[in-house]
Amino acid sequence: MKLYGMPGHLIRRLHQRSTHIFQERAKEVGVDLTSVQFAAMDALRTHPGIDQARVAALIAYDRATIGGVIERLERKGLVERSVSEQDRRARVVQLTETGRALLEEFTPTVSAMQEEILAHLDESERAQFNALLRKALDLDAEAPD
Amino acid sequence: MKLYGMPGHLIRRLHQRSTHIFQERAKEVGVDLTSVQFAAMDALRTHPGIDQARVAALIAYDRATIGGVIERLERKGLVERSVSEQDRRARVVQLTETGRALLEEFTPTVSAMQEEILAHLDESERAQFNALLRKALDLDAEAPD
DNA sequence: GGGATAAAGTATGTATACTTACTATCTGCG
DNA sequence: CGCAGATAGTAAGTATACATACTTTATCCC
Repeated sequence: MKLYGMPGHLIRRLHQRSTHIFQERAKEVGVDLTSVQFAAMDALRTHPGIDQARVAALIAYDRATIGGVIERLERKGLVERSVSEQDRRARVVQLTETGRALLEEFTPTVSAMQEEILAHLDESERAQFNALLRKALDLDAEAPD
Repeated sequence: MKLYGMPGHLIRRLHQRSTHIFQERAKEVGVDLTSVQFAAMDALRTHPGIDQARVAALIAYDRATIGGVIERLERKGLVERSVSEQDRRARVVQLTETGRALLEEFTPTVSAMQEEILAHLDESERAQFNALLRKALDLDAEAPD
């Protein structure tokens, strides 16, 4: 019995395929972003003015990792950080104009990618797979933020 | 539209859940192995005497990463490396007795884990999800090694 | 049989990921 | 009010991941 043919391992491989496609398409259109950086920026777009902890919660990261992600986005001039006035521990993160523009320009590419990741599935299977993914993660149960 | 609700992102989260469960269960039974290290060892069990490149191919890794994984397994005394006699570039990797014993002891735990990863799905859904995973990765098309 | 080419491995650099520990701050409660 | 516990962030350490470049060794082909 090959254990590397089991769900845990297959999920890893699909994740690998997913990030690989992201890097390739991003490079093609000349965008220097990882999928994680993109997810963080997208969370900032839909939730302006949140702090790092909330970004982490939205995209399911731990605090330590998100710190580095935001730091790299800041270095690229795509986001800005400032100490929250309500809570001096918290750092409020905001997209810069550059960041917003890049995000808007790049979003269609990322949308298109989603189909490519599951290219071996037909449309009905993709829908099914997505529904199962959401259910496996118990997403429809939690607050839709 | 929240892009972090799309397949690419959901796959990442499920992968995260998967590795998290692995770490937790491994710790519970006192086994110091990551899911990747386990996958490598399992590949070595089913394919004795292969070199690093073949391990990488079997579990879909790149050479650079597998080098580190094997190195850590070697440091723990679970595998041994030796220069191949057929090809002096290649390093043949083998499970040690300790490694084989640990693998055998730990395998049932890993098997049980697979269900837990998809705990929110019922049995029929899990089967369906698995089939879609395999299809998305085009696994049944390639040689089953 | 010797050079072009390819393959195995390592090294380096960057980017996740997560744990634990530490600092700074905030909040709740007596 | 005052402090115990919780929270935001950073730091340090380990382990993936992958690209690129470099070394060593095989192989292919003329």
